[in-house]
Amino acid sequence: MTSTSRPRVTIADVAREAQTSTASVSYALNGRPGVSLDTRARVLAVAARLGWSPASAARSLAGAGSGTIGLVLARDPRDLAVEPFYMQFIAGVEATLAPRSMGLLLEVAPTAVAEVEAIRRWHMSRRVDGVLLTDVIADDPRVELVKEIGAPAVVVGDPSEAAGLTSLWTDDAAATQQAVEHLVSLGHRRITRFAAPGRYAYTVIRDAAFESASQAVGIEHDIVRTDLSLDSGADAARTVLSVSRPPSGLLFDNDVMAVAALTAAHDLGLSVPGDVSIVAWDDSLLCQLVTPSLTALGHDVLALGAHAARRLLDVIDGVEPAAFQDATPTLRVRASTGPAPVET
Amino acid sequence: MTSTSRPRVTIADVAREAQTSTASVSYALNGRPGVSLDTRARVLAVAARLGWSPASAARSLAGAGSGTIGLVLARDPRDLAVEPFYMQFIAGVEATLAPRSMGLLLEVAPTAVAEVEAIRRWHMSRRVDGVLLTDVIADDPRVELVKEIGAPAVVVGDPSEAAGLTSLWTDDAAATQQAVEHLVSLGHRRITRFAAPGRYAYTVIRDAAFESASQAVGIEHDIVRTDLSLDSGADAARTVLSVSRPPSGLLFDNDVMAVAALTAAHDLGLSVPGDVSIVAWDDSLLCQLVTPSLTALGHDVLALGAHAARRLLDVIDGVEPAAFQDATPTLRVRASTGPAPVET
DNA sequence: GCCACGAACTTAAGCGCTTAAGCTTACGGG
DNA sequence: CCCGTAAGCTTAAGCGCTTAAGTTCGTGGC
Repeated sequence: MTSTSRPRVTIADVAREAQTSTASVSYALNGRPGVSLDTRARVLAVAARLGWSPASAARSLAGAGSGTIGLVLARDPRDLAVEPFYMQFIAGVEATLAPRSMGLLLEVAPTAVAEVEAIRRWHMSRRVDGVLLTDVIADDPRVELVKEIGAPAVVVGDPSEAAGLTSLWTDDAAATQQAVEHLVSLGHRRITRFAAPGRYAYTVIRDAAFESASQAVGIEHDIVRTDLSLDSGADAARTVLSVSRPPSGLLFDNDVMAVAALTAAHDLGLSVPGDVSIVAWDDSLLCQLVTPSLTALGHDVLALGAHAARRLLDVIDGVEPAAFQDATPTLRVRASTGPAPVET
Repeated sequence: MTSTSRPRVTIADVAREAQTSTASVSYALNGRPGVSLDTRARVLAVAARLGWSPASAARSLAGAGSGTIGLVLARDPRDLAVEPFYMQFIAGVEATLAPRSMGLLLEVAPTAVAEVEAIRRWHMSRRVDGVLLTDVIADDPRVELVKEIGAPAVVVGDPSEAAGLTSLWTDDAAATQQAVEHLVSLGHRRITRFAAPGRYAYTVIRDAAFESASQAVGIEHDIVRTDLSLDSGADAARTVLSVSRPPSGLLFDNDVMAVAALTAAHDLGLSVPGDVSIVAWDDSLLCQLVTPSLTALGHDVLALGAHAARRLLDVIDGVEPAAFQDATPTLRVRASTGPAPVET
């Protein structure tokens, strides 16, 4: 007994029931002037009674926006499960969107080409009013695309990569400095940074901040390149810790590698933080649950997402592009960092 | 020098350039008969050259679907970061959708009411062609809504809660039995299950399977109710392990609680798996990274999402409702389970 | 050589909104 | 008492597609 498709209720139905024209219904619903209080109330009551929502297709065809913003996740699907970042970010974006009855259109694009295509298609077919760009790389093709086609966009990343688009950045340099100073204050004189691939804008920024913070206090420092994966972190940590005079402070560009290093240190018979101290970027539940718990640089990703969405809505409304700064990540000190071992 | 909004290219532009009518362009684009090979090729070439994508609003107004399916995540935003499930599931859904150029509309609804409203609004305004329902509970209001308004939907959960809608289920009973048998084969004779709230359909199913599997082999067994949170798991584990003759096998309904139990056991001076063996549901990176790594019941969530989306597209295409079974979770044995301690 | 037929193509009628423009009506100032 | 004005409301013209219905034309059967 499938309930056969009930008749669609349209603006005309509401107009008829409320004894007025469709134009008045439209004006009333959108809170525009030109309708008496009486009529407005009557329209809203009828609309509620009939459970009418304007067909978004008709609305956007007629000139209103689509009421949707787009987000493309350019990561391998398998990696997404590992990264709590996106889910948090999405939740934040939604927190801004939901009260305005706007929607979030998602696409998981396996390749950069697919990602650019998705954005182009979305914009050309007017499915979205604007897009959010994360994980921006140097000379990002997406940035060029949105500039070319004139799609409203917000770059979540450093302004240097945003090519004049509105951007939202966090001060990774300051955060990096914090982490270095934390280790130095514990007496560490030899530290190594395990960095993300150089194509990410933030890598370059963190690298530079790491260099200058280390030089400022005159300690030995080194940077090892990784690909952020578990294995890459474990391998790099093992290599670095196996030399004759290994560093006593390790700084990782994400949480997964830091956890891998924990295991690597354990396997090499080194104690954390007795022999080696470990700091992670991207604080997460993982950092809290491992033993010892990890000292980490973290920030409120939920707030970041909400902030990014707000800026995008501004851009859609025609606000001029600008660079905005979000809160600086803070160091959450836990059990994985401690006084440097005494030099033998 | 903002490039002023370039002229929108429409089907009429393509028709003019290709020296044909808009109808032919439409037929050509949608691969319908009634167009010669020659014309079809010409149209597609022009469309490509002009970079034209049909306006989705116009298309869906004219009767085609919206080319979008909806997914509402009914969890507290803070919890979402903890649950790798959703991100994986979404990635799987996308794997099905992307090749068909379909979109995924997301909403994070903090409350059940907001969730039902979101679905109703989506369907009424025809923003989505169908919806995916996860985390289904007994007498779920969403299931009732979807039946009432006749929205195409797929329930990811047990058919018993799907009220005749198409559903996609995994055999949690068989998986539970596997876990119990694994512990029994290691000599455990007293096991406790730390269960999710009873409102979830799967809880009831797992409870029953746990009971019958335990009774079948005649071992002592007990079920403790939790709320799946870290704290709730830690508290429950502490309580259960503090009695005079504690169970030697613990089975948790998610990974987070199992990790919490690891810490609780450690704090009580119990070794894992020497004194107590631990098994988790929801295998994740977390299970692999903690020490000792956790034996867990896991399944391919990416595949589940892809499967669910496929079924939903079928339902949208008018295929009759049915219950489909996805792969049964498998037990991934790691370091947290071992031979039962010798009874003193 | 004529006609019926089907393939290829075009015309035009919506789909359900928004909004500019036109129309009423009531009202107050000159 | 007349008219300009403005508030309230309606009419109707799109927005860019899809598709039923109509038109044209080449082809083959008789």
